[in-house]
Amino acid sequence: MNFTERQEEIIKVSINIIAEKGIQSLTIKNISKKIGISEPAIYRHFENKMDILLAILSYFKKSNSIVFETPNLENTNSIQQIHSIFSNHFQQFNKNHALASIIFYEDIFINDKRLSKIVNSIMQSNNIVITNIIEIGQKNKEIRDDIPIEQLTLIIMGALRLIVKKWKMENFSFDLEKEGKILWNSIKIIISKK
Amino acid sequence: MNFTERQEEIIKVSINIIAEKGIQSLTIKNISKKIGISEPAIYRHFENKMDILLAILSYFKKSNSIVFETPNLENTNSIQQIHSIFSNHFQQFNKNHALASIIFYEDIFINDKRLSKIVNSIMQSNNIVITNIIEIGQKNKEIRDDIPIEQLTLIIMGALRLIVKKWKMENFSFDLEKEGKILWNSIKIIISKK
Amino acid sequence: MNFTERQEEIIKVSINIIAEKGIQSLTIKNISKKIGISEPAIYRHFENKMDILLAILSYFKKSNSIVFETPNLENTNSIQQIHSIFSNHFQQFNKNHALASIIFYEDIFINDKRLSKIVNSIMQSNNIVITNIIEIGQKNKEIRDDIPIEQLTLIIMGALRLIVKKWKMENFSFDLEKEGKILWNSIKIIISKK
Amino acid sequence: MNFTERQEEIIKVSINIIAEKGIQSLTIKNISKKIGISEPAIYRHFENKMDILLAILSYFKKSNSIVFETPNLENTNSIQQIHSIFSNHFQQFNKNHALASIIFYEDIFINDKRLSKIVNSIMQSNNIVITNIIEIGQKNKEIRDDIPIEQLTLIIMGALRLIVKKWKMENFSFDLEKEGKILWNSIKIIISKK
DNA sequence: TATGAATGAGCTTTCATTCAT
DNA sequence: CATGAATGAAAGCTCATTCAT
Repeated sequence: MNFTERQEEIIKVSINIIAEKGIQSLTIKNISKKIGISEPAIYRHFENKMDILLAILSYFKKSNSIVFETPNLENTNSIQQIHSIFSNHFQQFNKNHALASIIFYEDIFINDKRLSKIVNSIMQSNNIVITNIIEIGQKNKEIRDDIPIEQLTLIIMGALRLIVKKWKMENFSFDLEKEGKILWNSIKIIISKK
Repeated sequence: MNFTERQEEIIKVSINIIAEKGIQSLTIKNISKKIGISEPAIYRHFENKMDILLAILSYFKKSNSIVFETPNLENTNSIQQIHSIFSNHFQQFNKNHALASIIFYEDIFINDKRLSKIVNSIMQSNNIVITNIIEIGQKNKEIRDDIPIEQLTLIIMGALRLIVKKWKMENFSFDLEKEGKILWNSIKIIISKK
Repeated sequence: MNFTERQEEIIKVSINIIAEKGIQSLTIKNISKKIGISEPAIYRHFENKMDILLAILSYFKKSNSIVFETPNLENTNSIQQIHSIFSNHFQQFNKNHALASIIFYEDIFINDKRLSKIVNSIMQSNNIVITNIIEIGQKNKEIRDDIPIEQLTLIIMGALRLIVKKWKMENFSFDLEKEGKILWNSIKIIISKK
Repeated sequence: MNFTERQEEIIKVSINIIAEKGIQSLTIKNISKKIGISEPAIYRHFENKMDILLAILSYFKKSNSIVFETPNLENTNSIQQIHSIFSNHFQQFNKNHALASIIFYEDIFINDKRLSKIVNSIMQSNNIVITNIIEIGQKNKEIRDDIPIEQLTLIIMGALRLIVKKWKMENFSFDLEKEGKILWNSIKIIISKK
């Protein structure tokens, strides 16, 4: 899980390629061209293409855990915790547009069972984090309890994902953190207990 | 826009391939193998692969308009109209799992500008439909107006998209129409004016 | 087991390449170059390189059975039968130098278990044919019985193989059928019962 | 001709690789992996791959001369001399299975003229040794003279080679020295003058 | 309307080899 | 004496597409 500098470079370049042109463009040639080395040179750093894809997923996992497992989660209330997840996402994506472009496009990895399994597990663990926060929030009377936990999770994550997708489709032309704040305010109103 | 029988077969088979194995597996060979004809035979029905992709998008457009432009929209109130869009979606997807698998995966068409333009336009027009309904709903005091139209649209569409994605990732193992109804009830509570 | 014209052409060209330059030179490029078609064209006729190698072996098997299972075997005595195997070999090889060059070089196929298994089975079945003839010959008092069957088989086949190898190493410069006859006369003297 | 320890290691490992998986598997990578050093390290000891192959052949030459030029040859009679060549072979091969596997597979070196020339010369010089012994043996009335020298040589060497090949193809599962003795007894009976 | 045969371009990967360290 | 990083060339194979039939 600890990558060398070159390996990280390959991972980042690969994510960029997928973000810009789709996985169909993720070829060893394109990766090596973008880095400025020869194709065989890639194989000094990854045994094969599958290993590059696995490395991308492990990179996702890491960047995902940064967002979902922020250290201050325990000290705050549920609403604040979800807020923190929201704004962490937007901060991360603002720093790394390519990541934003593909992190929710799990279907990129559909053509291999090994890959899609990892993708599924990431998605599920995220779900559990949000679900747990909401559950506590409902018990603490912070979050409305007339709507089931699962539905609230779906609504929150669905909106988060869709705004990121729009941002990408509009070529990152709006300020994600600003628009994200507006979205959060709406979500907060909706989920808060009156 | 009017496809022959063979053309429709090719489109459907193509959607199935993408749904099951990703676009990387959408090759002329795979299409022809699944249909049971030779590769050159495909070229009797579509000039080239791009035309197949365009046909898939036009198929999306059609199936999309069925969902978004149901004739009875005008006679009902805003909440009912959105409900109708919801349940139409789920009905359509239940009939056609492959369609459900890829219709929201706009990134499939990212590697070509012509394709991604069409995808964008479909997405935008859907947005406008929902936005218009909500606007009227707010004016009619059916839909809460403490939350901006755009945010409500985002929340509704985000939840709809995410439940379909989950359904697919869980191999269509739950009853989408039933779960969709539960989701809708939650959405209705959230967006309705008190 | 029934090959098309092109398939047979590929098999023969492949045998030639191996005979002239060794298996290391048996590349799809070399095959296609020698035939005068493009590399991908080869794949219309054989799924992959392994299938070409398997086809070569099946060609060996056929040409082997011509030699070992000549129809007139049953009507003659043991010495005549072995003679017939000898001269059939030399006739075949004279017609097809490339075949002579590689048919006894079982090690060509060493790097794959599937291939080496077939090679082994061919070799064993040949052994059995000779062994059976000798056994009958000993019973009929045609062939000397002071030397065990297995040793006689070894001596006969070893000499046959070695003369073919020499012929090849000397670039087919001597008359195999003539030299073969001389060898046979010596073998006959050696194995015949006094 | 005098190799360093590392060079000898490379030669032996190379012979092992060829014996086990064929020349196609004799790559610098495989050699270095089996020794446990890096690929460039090989080039510290041999200028290039060809030099490794030449070294293998010179190793063959040496092990060949041990067998064919045993010091005691001159003191004994012809039959004993051939016997000595026989049993020396089997002893050597019993010590070194890999050597047994490839020493008679001259075709390994077919793809390069320089190599195949050396192979030819080794083979020829062996032939001459046997031929000379037989010639003397015939003059001394030890060896039968109703069969030409060349044919006797062919029969002796052919049997020797074939039993080694069989031993290898049966995964060294029988006792070569024991079976070799049986074969020798038969050969002795056959070639001895009555 | 369909196919068998073919192809140029491109894919992932491996090869022998080099070079700076 | 050894290695990590690199490379041009070539391996086996697949791609979309064409063409004669």
